[in-house]
Order: sequence, then structure tokens, then C-alpha cells
Amino acid sequence: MQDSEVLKETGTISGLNDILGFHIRLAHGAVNRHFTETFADLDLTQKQVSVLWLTDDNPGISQIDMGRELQMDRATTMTIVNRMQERGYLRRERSTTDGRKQALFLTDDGKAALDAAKLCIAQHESWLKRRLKSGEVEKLVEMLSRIHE
Amino acid sequence: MQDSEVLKETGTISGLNDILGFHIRLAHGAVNRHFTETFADLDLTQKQVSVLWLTDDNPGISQIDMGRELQMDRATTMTIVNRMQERGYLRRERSTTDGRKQALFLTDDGKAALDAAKLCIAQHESWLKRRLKSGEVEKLVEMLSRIHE
DNA sequence: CCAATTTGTTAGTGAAGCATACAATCTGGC
DNA sequence: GCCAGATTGTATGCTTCACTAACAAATTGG
Repeated sequence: MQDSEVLKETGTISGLNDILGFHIRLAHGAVNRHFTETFADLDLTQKQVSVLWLTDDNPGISQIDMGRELQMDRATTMTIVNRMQERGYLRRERSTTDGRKQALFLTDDGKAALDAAKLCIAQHESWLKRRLKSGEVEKLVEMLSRIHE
Repeated sequence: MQDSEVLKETGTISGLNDILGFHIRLAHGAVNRHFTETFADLDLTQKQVSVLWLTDDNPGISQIDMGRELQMDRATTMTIVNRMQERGYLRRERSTTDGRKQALFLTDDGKAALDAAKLCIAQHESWLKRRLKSGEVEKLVEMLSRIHE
């Protein structure tokens, strides 16, 4: 009999499973996969939705502040904002108070896309939270916040 | 005064912060960033270490089982195994019991790299767990497992 | 024994993250 | 007011990861 034939189910064959970082990575992958499925029609990624959402909550936000909030560097923020602008969801204006900054705003199409996205997010979050008991969501968010803050 | 000037600290400016998936993504990013720093000298990624580790714990494992355990598809597994093979850390043998499968083994260099990596992992995990109280690690792993299982 | 499945492989696509370099703008100290 | 240094956006290029589609070789099941 070969090693591999024993592998009926995952998570039982390596010391790797005692590593917290490993579980964070797997959970992220699983969430990302389900997100992608849920957003197949809208054709939006997590980052893209985050950028639209954050712009809606903070009209006129600069790219640097966007990046800080979503923990992306300037270059990464650029590529995502560029993509959203090309699709007509976002527009840039020069900031009136600081000529270095761009001020970001949602277009009408962007607002509509975000509204649709929020419905998908609700569905996606519901799938996610189905795996947790009452009270655990808050606890999980709190612990994760301590990791990423 | 401009919106952006208010943003002294993160996590206070958007409904996005009520989204569990958002926090999982941020935590994953933070962990990944710290991992990359910690492994700058060894020049290994999380996935690469996982592949070496899993091979060490399961000598002769096939690529498909590797992929299942790490939740990667066949193509993704290929590229990572290829890279580790090119660097001389892994070797492939044809399985003796199933001609379709490759059996993966660590080389001596691979074993040495893994040993060094495990020291870095310990350091990285310690940084991570510093943010959690006693008992919380187990709780967190358990909740994350329910998400990715 | 043949059809369907599994496994590995190759090639191509796209998102994301990072480093570097440069230009424009702002700020603080003089 | 001016200049040096910092900040912000931009452009370019590189790397990793994840996925699709197609194909070949091997296995399995009816």
C-alpha cells in the first residue's frame, strides 16, 4: 500500500497543521475561492470591491489613504484604481487642497456596481458565517484585527 | 479641511470593517508580509515551505495529494514543485504502484533548507502568537479550520 | 477489452504585490 | 521667499500564485 492511498481526508498528515499561519492562509484561500464564484457575474475581485466601497464611504479619498486603509503600497493601489477607472467605475480629480493628491470618486456606474456587489457580499458573508456559532464572528474579527492592525 | 486629513488611523472609516472576509484578507496580508521578511535570507515563500514540509512528513506523496492537502489545483502544484526541484530541494520518482503518479522526496539540500525554515517558522509564529492571549490560538485555529475544511 | 477517469504536463491568462526610478507638489527651517 | 527634504502619484518590470484548456500516459470499472 502506498502513502497516498491513506489520504482520505485532509489535515491529518503533517505537523504543518499546528502552524497558525498555515490555517490563516488556507482560510484566506477558501474565502477567496468562494468570493470569486459569488462574483463571477459581476467580475470583481475582493480588492476591487474594497476600493469601490471605501471610495463610496469616503468620497475624495486619496490613493495613499486608500492604500493605507487596505494595506497596499502605492504601486498596487495604482493598478487597482486604474482598472476600476478603465471600467468606468471610478474617476480621479486633482485634490483642491493638495496638488500631489488625487481625489477619488465613484461614477454612477461605479455606484451601481457597488450596490450589486453589496448584495453578493451579503450572500458571501452568510456562507462564511454559517460556519461559526453565535458570538464567534465578533471574537474572530477581534482576533484577526489584532493580527493585521 | 479635506477628508483624507482625518485618516489618522485605519479601520474607522468604512462599513467594510464589519465584513468578516475583509479581516481575513487583511490578516492574511499582514502574515504574508511578515513571513516574507522573516524568510528573506532563505528566499522561500509560504507555499514553498509548505511543500517541503509536507514532503518531509509524507515521503513519496503524489502531486495530486500534495495539492489536495494544500488546497491547490494540479497546475499550481506543478509550478511550485518545479521550482523546488530546480533549486535542488525536491526530486520526483515515478510511483511504483501507480504509473500516473509522481512520488516526491526531499533531497539532502531540501532537508537542510526545511530545517532552517522551521527555525524561521518558529520565530514567525512567535511574532504572530504574541498578539493572542493564552487559549486564543487554539480557538482561532479551530474557527479557521471550520472555514477552510 | 474498451470507455471513462485520474494524474501529470504544457501553455497561456490575469490579479496582486513589490522595488525602483522619476516628476510634481508640499512642508519646514532658514 | 527660498531651498532641501518629504510626500504623492506615475511608469516599468519582475515574481508568485491561481486558474483554464488541451493533451498524453496510466489506471479502473463494467
